[in-house]
Amino acid sequence: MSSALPGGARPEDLTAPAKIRSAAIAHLARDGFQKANLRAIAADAGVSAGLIFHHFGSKKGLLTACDERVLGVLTERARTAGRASGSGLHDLHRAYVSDPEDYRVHVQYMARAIAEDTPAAERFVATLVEESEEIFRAGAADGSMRESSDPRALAVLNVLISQALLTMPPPLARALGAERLGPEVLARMAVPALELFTRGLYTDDTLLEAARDAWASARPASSRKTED
Amino acid sequence: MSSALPGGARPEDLTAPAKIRSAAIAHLARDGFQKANLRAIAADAGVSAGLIFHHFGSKKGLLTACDERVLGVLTERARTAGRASGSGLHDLHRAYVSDPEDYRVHVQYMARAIAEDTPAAERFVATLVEESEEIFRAGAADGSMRESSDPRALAVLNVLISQALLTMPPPLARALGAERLGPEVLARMAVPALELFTRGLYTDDTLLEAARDAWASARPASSRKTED
DNA sequence: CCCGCGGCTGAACATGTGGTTAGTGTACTG
DNA sequence: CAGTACACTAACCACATGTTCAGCCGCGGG
Repeated sequence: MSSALPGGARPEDLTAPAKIRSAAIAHLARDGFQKANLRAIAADAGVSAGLIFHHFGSKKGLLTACDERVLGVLTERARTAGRASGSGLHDLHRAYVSDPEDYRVHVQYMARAIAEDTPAAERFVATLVEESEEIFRAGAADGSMRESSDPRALAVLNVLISQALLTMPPPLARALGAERLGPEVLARMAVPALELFTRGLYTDDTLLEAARDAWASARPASSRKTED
Repeated sequence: MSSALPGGARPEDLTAPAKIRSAAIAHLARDGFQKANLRAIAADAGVSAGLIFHHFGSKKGLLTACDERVLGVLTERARTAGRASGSGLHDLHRAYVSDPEDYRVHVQYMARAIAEDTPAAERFVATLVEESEEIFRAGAADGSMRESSDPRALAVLNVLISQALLTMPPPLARALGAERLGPEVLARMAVPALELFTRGLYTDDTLLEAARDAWASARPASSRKTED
């Protein structure tokens, strides 16, 4: 519940805007922007609904404040413990499993923001894709990863997969016998995911070649650059 | 052209319930269940809002009817042109790119249903996961795919990735220079995806081993505390 | 020609939600 | 101590949306 409390502060110690923002981030992460209910957020924060407007002006204003907050926390976290370990995928997993509730909420929030095309979504994906692409280029350079014909698209794919895994909808989690997504499900899913990422799945190139042909012929002539 | 019209019928020829259902499927695929607006659906179908209740009883009833319809169409389509080609991933891609608008709407609908945990979502994922797992087992048996340590989890991963690709949110599509998801974006994404699926990405096993250890130590019995 | 019946409409109703505002208490300031 | 400023609340409003309902319209049967 308490998201991103600085120091050892408990919710009662925070200022009202901070309490509202924390509660709002939790609600937005769980329900998305449109379904989120301002009165429920206010109740969770222990204040009245009117106070939200007193401090944030509107629901949109609150959303923007939360966007800013989550973006800041996430990029901060990425900067400190960030790219030391290698892949963004693996990174996200480990952080998700090991970190406190906090991180889960923020990642969920980010996924919601991207799914609903929030103003901050652009910056979220820009950061994520940029960082992924950088990692892939570096990995290819130092030999720890295979060269990709389209690092940018690979980066987008990586972000997509990471996000999908971290926000796995309950029906899919139930297909694994769990009630919903949790550390256990994620740990289990990480195995085939990493198997895929280290050994691949197909033993021949036919599908890959088909995809390359499809892309080559589907691509408009204007955007042609150096081919793979 | 429009969604699931039998024969060459145009919308004006359909019965009112069918028109409503078609319009509803389109709206539900685009907006999800909770955001979908009955008056807008009615307007699109060229009828009054009241008629929806006359025929379907409630919004939920309409949802159920749409679920049934989409499930039927999708399984039908899967049965006819289904598993002949190989991978569910590749399959979905090709169908998406080649098929008329129709298919896109139905896939989007399914993704929405799963994301929102609709009653029909269970059956959707059951079908998809079952089919994927079957394909992977068969592929491993005939040597066209590598053996997986957890075919079930791999199947779930495959469904997850396919769904994520087919419902890529606009911000991620924009990271590739496109306005939103379309055949071109999908064709481009298919290349690194298939590269990943045939060659893998990492050149060593360290991350894979780490994931295996994590999973092995994270699954003692059934319900264990999430912290370790 | 009238009757009735079922598809269908349009307006009304109920509820929930974003947004506003008047007023209250409180803490700081002169 | 008086006053002011500000955080805060409760009641209220406007509006969207699911839902209901009384009735209209067109058509087939007496």
